[in-house]
Amino acid sequence: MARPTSPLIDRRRVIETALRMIDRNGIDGLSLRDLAGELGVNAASLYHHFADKDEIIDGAARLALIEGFQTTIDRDQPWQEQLVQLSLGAYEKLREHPNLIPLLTLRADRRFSSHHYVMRLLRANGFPEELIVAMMETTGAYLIGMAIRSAHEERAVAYEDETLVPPIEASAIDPLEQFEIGLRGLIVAWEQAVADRGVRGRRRATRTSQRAATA
Amino acid sequence: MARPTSPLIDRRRVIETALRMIDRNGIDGLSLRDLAGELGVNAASLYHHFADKDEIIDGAARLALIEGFQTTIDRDQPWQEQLVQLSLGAYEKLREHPNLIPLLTLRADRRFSSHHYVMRLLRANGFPEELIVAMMETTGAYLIGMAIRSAHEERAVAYEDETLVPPIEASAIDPLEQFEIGLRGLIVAWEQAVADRGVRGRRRATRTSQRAATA
DNA sequence: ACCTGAACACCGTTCAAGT
DNA sequence: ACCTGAACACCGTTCAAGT
Repeated sequence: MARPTSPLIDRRRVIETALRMIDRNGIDGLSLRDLAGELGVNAASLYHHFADKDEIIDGAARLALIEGFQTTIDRDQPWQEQLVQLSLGAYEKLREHPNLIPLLTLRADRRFSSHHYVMRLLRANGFPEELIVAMMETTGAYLIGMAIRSAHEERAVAYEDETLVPPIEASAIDPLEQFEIGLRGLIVAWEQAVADRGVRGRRRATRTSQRAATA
Repeated sequence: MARPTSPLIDRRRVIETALRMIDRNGIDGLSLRDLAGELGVNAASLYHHFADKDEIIDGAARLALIEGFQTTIDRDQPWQEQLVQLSLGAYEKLREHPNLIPLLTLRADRRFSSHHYVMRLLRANGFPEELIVAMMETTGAYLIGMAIRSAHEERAVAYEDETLVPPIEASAIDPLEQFEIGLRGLIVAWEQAVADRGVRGRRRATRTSQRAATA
């Protein structure tokens, strides 16, 4: 067989299949020969549609985390509540695709489409420009860290760790509630930092007076 | 050449070399043939000292994150300060070995030797047993998430992301200060949660009264 | 233009053979 | 017991050859 009248390979179908296989076997478990096999096609053929394996994996991540991310938020709510809502949505989405998580540690993230919305939101609410990035970094880091943690728990049975580490006790607290408690703590901390900065800004004369102001 | 009078391969030296190579080229960049080459030995020989590649990588991670983790803490300080101090130390250690970070997302963590100390610390300070795990999960997740984020920044130049993502603005805030602000927010949040739980415990009669109590 | 089979240069790992 | 070279079963990727 050679060139058919209509292409055998559809980018979209490749990516969807790849995502399904990654969800099942993890990223390291995905081989292009397997993927091609599932599609009834030769592995080499994939290179006519994608530059390399990374582009396929990247497509799968986008499909899951961007296209697949729909959270209706109430824009009349205060920004803190909107941020909580968006983060909870993202957290749950990541929990659906735990095998994608290692990607977030390798490539640049800010994958969630809500990233820019949150930036505008903070800006509109008088959050000082210089702290917006710093704050979003911490909430984003918390999100990813918690997603990683959550993925571990679900696989804890498989790993059979050293005896040093006791089996994870049932946390006695709902995972989403746990997530939210910490997240709100972060938000409050940055609101406080903004307030402190305001005070400090007016007294930036000496280093000693700064310390006094924040104490 | 065959069996020498004294072994050619020393576990410790293998692990140290592996760590150095991982720090330089990342985990995926480490091949057993390269490692063996650096040690002046055949790759197959490594299998007389390690079960597989994972055991070597694991050893490197332990060497860096456990043996290499020394933070002097003041045990007279309140537990919150001790936790901040330990976390800052761990955060800096992870920043020294950014290439080890992907490991934390794959294997069980709690690698830092301070883990058990913190548990005892919280317990000794009357932190309710059921919330200790939940709290430490969030601070640990925050630590790892922030370490990942920090590793990204150092490599941001190399990646050359899509134009959508603007170059990371100079954060205008010291990374360690940023880390600490968020961490303290998490701690405060859990202290608050403990307090709330106390109230709720005494009024667990109806769901509606619970909502009222926490509001 | 699109797909194929074969090949290339790598892996981690195994194993019979050497001393 | 410890080390070796060769081999095995995999990779991702390239490429001439087919239509």
